[in-house]
Amino acid sequence: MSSMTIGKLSAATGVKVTTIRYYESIDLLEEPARSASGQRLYGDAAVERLGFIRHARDLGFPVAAIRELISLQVDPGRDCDLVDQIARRQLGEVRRRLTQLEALEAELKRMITACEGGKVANCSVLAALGHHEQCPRE
Amino acid sequence: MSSMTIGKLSAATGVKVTTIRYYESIDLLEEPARSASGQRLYGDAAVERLGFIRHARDLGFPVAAIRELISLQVDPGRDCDLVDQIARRQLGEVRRRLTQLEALEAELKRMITACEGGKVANCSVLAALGHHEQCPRE
DNA sequence: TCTTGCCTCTACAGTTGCTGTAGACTGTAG
DNA sequence: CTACAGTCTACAGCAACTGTAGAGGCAAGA
Repeated sequence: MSSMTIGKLSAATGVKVTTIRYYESIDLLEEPARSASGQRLYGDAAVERLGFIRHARDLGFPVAAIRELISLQVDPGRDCDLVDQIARRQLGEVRRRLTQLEALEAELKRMITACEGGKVANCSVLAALGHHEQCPRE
Repeated sequence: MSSMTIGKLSAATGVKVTTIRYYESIDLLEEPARSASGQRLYGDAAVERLGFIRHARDLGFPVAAIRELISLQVDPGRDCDLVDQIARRQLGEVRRRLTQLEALEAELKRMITACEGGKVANCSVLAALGHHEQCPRE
């Protein structure tokens, strides 16, 4: 199967058809060959490339970073310091978001356990949202 | 003190001027009074309301949920089951993102420790991104 | 062969939650 | 009086897609 339509590529990689065309439009994927009737035809290299992109996106790398990584891949003689840097930057970003989310989880949990039914008038969730400076435990 | 311009409100709540106007445009904030020359004038209630919105946004509540919460606040006689529901939904969402991020952190860490300098040609980060099927993920 | 029904094409609008810009007016301190 | 910061409206742009319309393509069944 050295040549497949966009639908097959989509099935092979788990990336939606529209998203594949979008990636092409932002030059993340290069323009594929076309059939006589104008349909896109992809080879195995496209599966590789798109799988790479998808994995990186799943890891939260922004498209700009992926573009950088691809350009590094194209030139394999260079040191991989830059690759390392990009990955570390991404790890930092992930950790930052983790810390933030953990705080949110704690506060939401506290808010919910404090809300034991009753009327909106004295709902602790709304109270907590209103008064950020303290935690109204009452 | 009971009347302030948009800049003061911004300073008082930490929400940017443009964002305040945006909230007004999507009917999250009601239209304020205006001075003779057309400048927005806010009272203390606006500080409260905007503080509430800001805190909820910080907690990751989508605007739609905040709109719901506000409409509940306006009608304090109702049961707070719905408030509770919204908060629980949000907690679920936060936990889902937490789990995902933890997996990402683990994989990035693994990728980075495996990368010990050298050339791009054998960089383990790029390899890890390329060979997605071998990555213990999700 | 015709028809059915999914696949693909292009082009463009919509999504979420803002941010930035242009060009004009207003309010205030020195 | 003159700077200069603040405010006004209206619209464009950002990320990273998703969805839509309307047209044409392709393989299999009746």
